Amino acid sequence: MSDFLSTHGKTHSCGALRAGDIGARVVLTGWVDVRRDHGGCVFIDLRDRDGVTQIVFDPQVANEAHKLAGDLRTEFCIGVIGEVISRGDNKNPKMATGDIEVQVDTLEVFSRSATPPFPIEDDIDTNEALRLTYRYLDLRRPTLQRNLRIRSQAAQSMRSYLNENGFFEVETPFMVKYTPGGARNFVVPSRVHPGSFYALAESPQIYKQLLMVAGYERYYQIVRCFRDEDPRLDRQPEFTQIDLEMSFIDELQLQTLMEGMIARLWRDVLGVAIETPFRRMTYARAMADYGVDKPDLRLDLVLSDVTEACAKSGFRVFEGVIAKGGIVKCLRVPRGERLSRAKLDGLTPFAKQFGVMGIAFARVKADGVWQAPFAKAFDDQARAAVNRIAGASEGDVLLFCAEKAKTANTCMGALRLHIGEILDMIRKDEWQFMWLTDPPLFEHSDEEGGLVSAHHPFTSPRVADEPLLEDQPERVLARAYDLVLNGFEMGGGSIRIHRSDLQARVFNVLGISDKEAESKFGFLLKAFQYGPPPHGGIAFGLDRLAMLLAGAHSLRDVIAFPKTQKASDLMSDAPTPVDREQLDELFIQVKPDLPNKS
RNA sequence: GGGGCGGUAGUUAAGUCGGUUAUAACGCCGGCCUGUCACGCCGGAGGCCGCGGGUUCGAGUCCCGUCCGCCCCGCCA
Repeated sequence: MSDFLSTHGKTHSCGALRAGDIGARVVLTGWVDVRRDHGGCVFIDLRDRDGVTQIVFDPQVANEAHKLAGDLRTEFCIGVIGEVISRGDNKNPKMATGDIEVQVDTLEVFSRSATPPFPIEDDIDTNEALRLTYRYLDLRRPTLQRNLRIRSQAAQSMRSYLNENGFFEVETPFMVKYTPGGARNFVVPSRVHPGSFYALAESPQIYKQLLMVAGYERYYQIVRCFRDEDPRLDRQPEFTQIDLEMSFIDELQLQTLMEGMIARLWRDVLGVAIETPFRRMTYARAMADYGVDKPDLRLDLVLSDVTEACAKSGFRVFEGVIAKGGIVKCLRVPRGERLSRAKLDGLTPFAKQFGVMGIAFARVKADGVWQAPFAKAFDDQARAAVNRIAGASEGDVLLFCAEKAKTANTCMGALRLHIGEILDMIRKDEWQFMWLTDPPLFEHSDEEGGLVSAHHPFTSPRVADEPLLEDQPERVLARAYDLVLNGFEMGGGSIRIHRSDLQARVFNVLGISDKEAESKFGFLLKAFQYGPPPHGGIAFGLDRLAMLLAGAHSLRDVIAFPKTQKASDLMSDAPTPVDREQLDELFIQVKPDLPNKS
């Protein structure tokens, strides 16, 4: 290899050259995207992270370079020197650089490439597993390069905003004390302390609160968090948060500041003006109208609870569910003729994945009469009541789900989106931000039987609800809030408890004894004996923000090296067993009856 | 832990009721071609049908198991 790069520095990116550059002598570097060899001229589309430029090898201009160019293949990494010339009558309006081409006289092949296992182009329908195995090739695709650029811009935008608003960035430990409860932790064995483990932080929660105690007042961190739960389309075992905490604020002040950050983010990255303040919606309202705590407001369909109206409807299926404490949820779909019988029948398999028996449906005819398999069994007055609650009128289709409240809400919330999708009712061009407020402080746990924190045990109850803590804890609402965008939870946070008497009462409700509290969070409680300020915070999912900003459909499309749904890395093959010697050093024994890993 | 879908050439897919030599497109290799940009033309190579068992005279196809990927439920304080 010659000293090509030392002699000739790269002058332009492959997306830069325009008609105004004609006549310039340029040096380009990049990868061979496409080769078109005409026997005479050889055309190469040269690609780098900024775009594609056509370069041409003309034997009459540079015979040596032309001969070399005949051996070029897809994904060879090359550098070229040549003159920018006009394409004359052969302009390509589809390319940003389509007015010009570079007539090459010197070609340097930096490295050859094996034939890639899949084409490096957008909109290819390639097996996800193959793409992840060759992630570095997948990352060459323009869309992924654009996505990661957006992600970088997003982080930059938020950093700037927070810096300008008096926050400063502090790093907190990844290797932290193991505290069971909440998300499963990844654990890290300690060699120095055999038999003991660190946990990888699921969030910097406790540390950022300690920074408030320490008087730092406004902290932020763009930080990796780890949770050993099953990944999803919008969930990865390691993910990145914009984590922040503030002292001497209330929820409105914090939310207002965050709205500024988000509006700035959308302006910086997309050039889009976002209206503030954002809409507020209580948790109770969201669950009632949308069945989820992250409603997608780009879709106008709403659910209604028709349990009471159905309780004495004469329809045994509904009555039976209600008698067992279940609810009946109804979705009204206007212009129901769009839902053919075939489409309606298709809803049942969709619904079954949520563990429901099925979806009942009724077409609303003149005078509110129903056309439905169960119409005869349904009391007239009950039907009128359902129609009124759901706001039904002639031409609508009503969809019903009778189940336990949680199941019915999950199913109908998803069904609402599904209907919106198949009837193309979701306004895809909108950014529907909202704050979800006033969630319950506690929820029932099936596993532990009693109450657990809905958020985390340091979340403050609403002041007005404090008297209910001991007697009606399930009615206590939290000073917590989620930022929701287009049906995704973008972030969540709360005002924290800073009074130890209140903290003790919350632990008491949770059934956490003094001893247990001491062993789990003793260092935080001790810190709170030394003048903790009132404080609160929030954390945003950078991956999810980037996903929506980029218009990507999966978190994997905005993470450079993501993991699969089984949390493995197909490229490196992690996780893998480790050497016997290392395990011995850690005093760890692997159970002999592990399922085989091929 | 559970449900659904998928795995056939390098890639994306087709493969009927179980039946002869497993198709196609793109890619790849060779040749030709003075302006292409989805270049074109001619020729060629390429297969453990995910893996293991079973049924059968015969399995890509049917059955059981298993691995991997995707989507979802549970889970995600």
